[in-house]
Amino acid sequence: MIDTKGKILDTAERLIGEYGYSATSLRHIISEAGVNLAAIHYHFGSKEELLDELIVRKAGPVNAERLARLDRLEAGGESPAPAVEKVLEAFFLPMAEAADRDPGFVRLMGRMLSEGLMQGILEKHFQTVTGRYFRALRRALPVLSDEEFRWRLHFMIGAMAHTMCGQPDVTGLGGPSEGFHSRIERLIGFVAGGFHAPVRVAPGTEEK
Amino acid sequence: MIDTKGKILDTAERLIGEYGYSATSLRHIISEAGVNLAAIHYHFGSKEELLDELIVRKAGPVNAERLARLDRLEAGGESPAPAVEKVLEAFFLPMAEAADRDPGFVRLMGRMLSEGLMQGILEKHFQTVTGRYFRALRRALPVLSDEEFRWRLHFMIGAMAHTMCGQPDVTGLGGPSEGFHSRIERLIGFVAGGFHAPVRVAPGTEEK
DNA sequence: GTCTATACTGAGATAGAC
DNA sequence: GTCTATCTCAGTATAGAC
Repeated sequence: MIDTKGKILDTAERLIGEYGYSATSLRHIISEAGVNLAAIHYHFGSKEELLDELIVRKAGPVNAERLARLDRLEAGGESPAPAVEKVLEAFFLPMAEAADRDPGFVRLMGRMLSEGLMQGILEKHFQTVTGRYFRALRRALPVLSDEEFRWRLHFMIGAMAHTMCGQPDVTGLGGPSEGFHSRIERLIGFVAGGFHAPVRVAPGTEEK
Repeated sequence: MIDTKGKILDTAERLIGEYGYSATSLRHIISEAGVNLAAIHYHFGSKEELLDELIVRKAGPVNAERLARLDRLEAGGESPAPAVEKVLEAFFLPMAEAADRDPGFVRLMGRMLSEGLMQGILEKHFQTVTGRYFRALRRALPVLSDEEFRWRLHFMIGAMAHTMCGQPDVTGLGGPSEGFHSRIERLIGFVAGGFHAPVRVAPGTEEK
């Protein structure tokens, strides 16, 4: 057909978003897309590289928007540094907006994160963004030690990843699911509170 | 040999802790344990049920300690309710203590969480513990709406899962890894700050 | 350059002999 | 309880048709 590569990408995006990466076999993708098995390896090289292209396609615009917002924030030239909340908004809101435009976005990214398949891909495509935001947040929180700050960033990423993965069904209460946007607003509030929390571990008490 | 089942469990625990669940094949386990492939299916039924038994063996004592601590906390009969920080300590510290006693604990549980394989197992074996802690935290935070509270619990679980998975290497700075105990102390502080944070979303503004 | 047909290796699972 | 043989399905590699 005309665009084999495009059909593979679209079908893979839909199926992986629905069933997850591991549960979606290449043979399932090709049968729905109406292409040959080897075409995947011709165009992408491997299943993992196909995933990589999907992620880039989805996350690329979001990361661009994140950098643009941080540019504007830092161009303000505020004397101390942009406040934690402002930096968090610039980081998280582009994700929420992408989710509003494209309902498949959260499904796919959440699947990836929940299956723990993004370690390598994250480092490859997100390090520019995370590096700049890391430094911006660091400047907003000069009182924290390096070690404490790094861990709080780690906690934030964990909360974010889990939030993209699914509903909070731990309790079995269920309830109606709300929009992704307000979910992100809640996350920003929670994370900001975490960053501003008093430190429990005295600098000298650290082990190792 | 004498205890085929035990040898399978020990070997699987070691290999999965080292390489992860997906990357550890049953054939790898049997070759190291010196047993037959079919023995795994005879004793456990499937690879997933083998994992289930490993989790129970590791997490069972931790969950028992969690319930005991919550009992003591609630037996205090404090008029309002145990403070958020106290409840969080009762929940998280048994995990830290288990990690100190058994270095393999965090490795295995972290692997499980990072590979997203614990959804079903979590619900099966953790729901008693999480249910009771859910209610204890809810009593300590009466000002939050149901929806807001549920999401903050969700964020906490995400931060916890990510914390057990590994080091905060997002920044590429590395640095010496510290003990698990102080890592948990940092997590408690962060999460407590998150729970106490002011709510960003006005109750009427929620979507859907 | 693109795509098809087919074969290879390794995974988890299972039936049946001992 | 244990072991052999075998099944199905996965991702991958390659030879060759257009």
